[in-house]
Amino acid sequence: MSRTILHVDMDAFFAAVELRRQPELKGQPVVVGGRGDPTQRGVVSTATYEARVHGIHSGMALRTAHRLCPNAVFLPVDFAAYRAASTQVFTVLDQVSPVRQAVGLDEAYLDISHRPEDPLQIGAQLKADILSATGLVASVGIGPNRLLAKIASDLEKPDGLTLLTIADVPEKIWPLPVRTLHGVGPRTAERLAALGITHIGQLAAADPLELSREFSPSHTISLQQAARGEDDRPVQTERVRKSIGRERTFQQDCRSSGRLAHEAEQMLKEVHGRLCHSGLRARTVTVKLRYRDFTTHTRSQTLGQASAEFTALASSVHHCLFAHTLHRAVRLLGVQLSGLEHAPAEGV
DNA sequence: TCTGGGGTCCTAGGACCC
DNA sequence: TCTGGGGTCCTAGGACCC
Repeated sequence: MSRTILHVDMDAFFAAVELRRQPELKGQPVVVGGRGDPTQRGVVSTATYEARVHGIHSGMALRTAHRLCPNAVFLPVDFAAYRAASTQVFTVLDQVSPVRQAVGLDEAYLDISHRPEDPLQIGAQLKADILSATGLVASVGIGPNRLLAKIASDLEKPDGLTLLTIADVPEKIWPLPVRTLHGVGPRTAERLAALGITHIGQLAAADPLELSREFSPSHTISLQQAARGEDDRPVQTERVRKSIGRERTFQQDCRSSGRLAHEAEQMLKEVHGRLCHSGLRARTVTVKLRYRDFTTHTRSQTLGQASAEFTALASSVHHCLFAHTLHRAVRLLGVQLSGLEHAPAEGV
């Protein structure tokens, strides 16, 4: 049973939405992130390609981005606007295939195995339809699985349209750095480099016994499957939410346990609102603290039964918060609810 | 004053039960 | 006196993704 998977990835999505409403910024380096103030704590969400040539990329501190390109235009993140634009894009995607998996606001996988047309034709038409419906540019990758479709969409960004087959893997995928593989982050790349593996071809050719000295058996297998371009994950049309949370980095590290308790309660109020709105209950409460040195600690408490009662959840939040040793300045505070279940229907 | 905020998945040890 | 496994739940932490 062979599949054809199409991966759509909007180019510099947040920045593109900003340029759509402020066309006079076109051609300038634009950085979207945080509150749009490069003197404050915050990171780059998206930068235009004009900003990227200065070395700016997502995840970078706004201050660093500002240092690299002082002339860049810094804009605050406006999720409501990006959500609205995302809805426009997904409306177009829905016409291509009902088997669709959203990844964040600006990416999606579509299973187009059932469509008889030339996949490249479908991709070209989709890009044109997205542009005419939204004014936004997408890159499209097509492959026999999600892994290769995703890599393909990245190969000719921006405005790319690329098809990869399994036969292309040795020539087109093996020369790429291991970081290209979805699931290989900075830490795994570092551990691979320590084994002399920097490129995907080397990972594919590596001795599994050698690899399993550094990685767990299942991790070893999945890494080498990815390196061979193999992936059998289906396009998942619906996913069940596993947790709801809120976290916040203080502009200045917080040293007051009273303030932490107050902030934690405010966060819980918001999270509790979302919990109730979704008709859910939570069984586990987690409080996360990050310190100045970026060490992060979590404390959790699991209730006897799932609850949507604010007072019960709040008492767990307090319990978790004070199980932490509060003697250091806190950089980030987080409150998370997990073990979610649907609240029983009324009258039962 | 490098490093946000929303998540998912995996691992691993200890408790507890059969 | 010595010594099982398997399964599940809870907790903490790590890696990764957009």
